[in-house]
Amino acid sequence: MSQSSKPPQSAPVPTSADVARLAGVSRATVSYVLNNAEAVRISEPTRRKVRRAAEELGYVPHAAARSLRAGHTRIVLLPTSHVPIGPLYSAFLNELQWSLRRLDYTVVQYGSLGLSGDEAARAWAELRPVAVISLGEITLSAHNVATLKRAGARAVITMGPVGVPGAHALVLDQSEVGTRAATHLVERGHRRIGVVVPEEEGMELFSTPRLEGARSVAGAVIEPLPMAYTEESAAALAARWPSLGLDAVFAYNDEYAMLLMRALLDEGLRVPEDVAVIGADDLLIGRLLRPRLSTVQIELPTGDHLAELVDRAVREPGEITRRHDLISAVAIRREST
Amino acid sequence: MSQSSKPPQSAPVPTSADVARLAGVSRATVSYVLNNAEAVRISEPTRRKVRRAAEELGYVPHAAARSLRAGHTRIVLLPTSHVPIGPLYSAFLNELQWSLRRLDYTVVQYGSLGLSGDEAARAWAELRPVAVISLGEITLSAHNVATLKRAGARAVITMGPVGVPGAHALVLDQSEVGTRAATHLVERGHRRIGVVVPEEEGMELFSTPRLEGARSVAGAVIEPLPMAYTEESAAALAARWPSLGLDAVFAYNDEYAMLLMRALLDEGLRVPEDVAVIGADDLLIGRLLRPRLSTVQIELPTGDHLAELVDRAVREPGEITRRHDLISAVAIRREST
DNA sequence: TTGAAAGCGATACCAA
DNA sequence: TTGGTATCGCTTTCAA
Repeated sequence: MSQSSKPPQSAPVPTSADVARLAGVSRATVSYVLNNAEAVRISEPTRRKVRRAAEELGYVPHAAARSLRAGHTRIVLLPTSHVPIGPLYSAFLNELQWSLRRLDYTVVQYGSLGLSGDEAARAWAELRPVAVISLGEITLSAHNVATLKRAGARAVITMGPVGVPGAHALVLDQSEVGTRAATHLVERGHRRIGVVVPEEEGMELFSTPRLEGARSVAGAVIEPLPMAYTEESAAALAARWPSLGLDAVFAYNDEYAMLLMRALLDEGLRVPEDVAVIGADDLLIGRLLRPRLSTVQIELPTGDHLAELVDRAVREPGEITRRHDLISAVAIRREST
Repeated sequence: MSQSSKPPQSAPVPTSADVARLAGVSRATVSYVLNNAEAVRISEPTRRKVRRAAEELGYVPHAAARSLRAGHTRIVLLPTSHVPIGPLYSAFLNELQWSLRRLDYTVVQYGSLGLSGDEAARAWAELRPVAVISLGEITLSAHNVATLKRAGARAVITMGPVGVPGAHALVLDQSEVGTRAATHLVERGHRRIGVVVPEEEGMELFSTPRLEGARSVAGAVIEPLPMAYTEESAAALAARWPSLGLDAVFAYNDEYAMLLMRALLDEGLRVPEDVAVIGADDLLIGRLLRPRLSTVQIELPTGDHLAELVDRAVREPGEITRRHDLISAVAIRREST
């Protein structure tokens, strides 16, 4: 919301004053009618006049003016992710938005591509959101959280492997995913386990804890395997597979798993006899390949749940900095392990 | 941005007046310094004082106040889609956002799930965006476009099979995709062609023109096939396949194509001998199945291109209601046809 | 039941 | 070079 340049209004935007003039009443009355003010009684004829005038002019209130006057907004800011999001996460986001709107919040997704934590926090703070839900798209520092709080944010919710001081943390511990995957593989007799680490930027926030989670499993020897989401990269990795001496792989998620499994099969390796493959996120497409892909299924919190948490944080003055464990992960065996 | 409730500020948010007080100057001077006003010369010591004070208080300007004063915003409103978006579209959106930010616009994605066209247009108009880019998430009427324009939107860009009066139309003609797919199949000797129509809500905007495009191809007999994005639905469709008497299918996109092809193979049918399968969107996963999936590749406009179009529409008073054909589609043969 | 007017925060004109 | 001040659109207290 910067200004600088000078696009002049072609036709002036109708204001409440215009409505008042047309209806032959005062601006106060217009406000009362249009906001269904309970505290004050307006005669039915007047109400109708005002509504008709507003209709006729196509009047729409100015959100900025309103929130300036009110001293606060009902904006919940949701940073947009920069990477394609799967159906799972997408459904969660939809539910969250829907629930928040039901609670009378305005959900604004703010694209923060290419912004640092500092820049992003400032840009967000300018909008004076009442809450910010940062699901890992940007890494927020304690200082950033402070900036947002100082700008009136009553809840700053972060989701990630580690809580940020001052923020309401939802410890969605991705390491649990890695732990489940590695445990599953170890239980099935595998020891030397590769863990795919996406080379794409911006995925460290998920890939690092998943790797660490796998590392934490006793009895497993973990080998990180950088790989990009391209057929070439997968083929290259598959080509040097025999030299790696691994008997299983946790491939970050189902998409990378499918890519790698395809390349391994094309290389003449047998799955799961020569190498067991497990993904994560339980995508539908994982069931379409043969052998069917084993996976780690993640239970996201319901959007409703998170929305209510936000709402509570907004209205309660007392800080609820409790940590909520909202993830549960479970390995599902299909045919690739 | 509604208000109603009453969350009282715990600590008051610092304003430019606070900065002025701390720096021992007037608010005007603060504004000049912080906005690097060219028209006015401020001494270096004063500048430093002001900057230090702003820093110390953690001052962040209030976007609402600023745009109220300015009489316009630099907000570009981008309705959020309600369905999971593929990597293709996701990359396009990222590029668009990035390009718009480079042009100094604030990109706000607005979730409009469950809102009618009228409700959505009103809600958007309250934010007084300078431009709206509706890529088909919500069907806008001419009246809705008028509402937005009256609220100061200088560009309303719609993308869909048909232009909306008053809006800048980007005729991204999805029917071309259907045409290419059916043509490809006909050229390879198929006549009786099924066209998968997703049962999921909100996809009509794409699925209908794709179906119609296929229908327009001479020499093809088209059979619409409703199907949901589940294994069960695909299996049910595959089970009654022999009774349909079809020798090819255009499966809406690669994801539905993969699902259906898997089910057809499991049913004992041979692809492409018994039935040819073609998808659309050229997703990477389409190459992982065997046989490899033929597809229709779509060229989306670059985000940069669209961003510049928006920028031009915003600064030019004259309406550019030219229609821009921004799609090109081409069939790619792999192994499934 | 309705109206007049103050004030939210930032900017830019006009004076000093 | 800096400061005072009117203004943007809206809500709400206080009076009438």
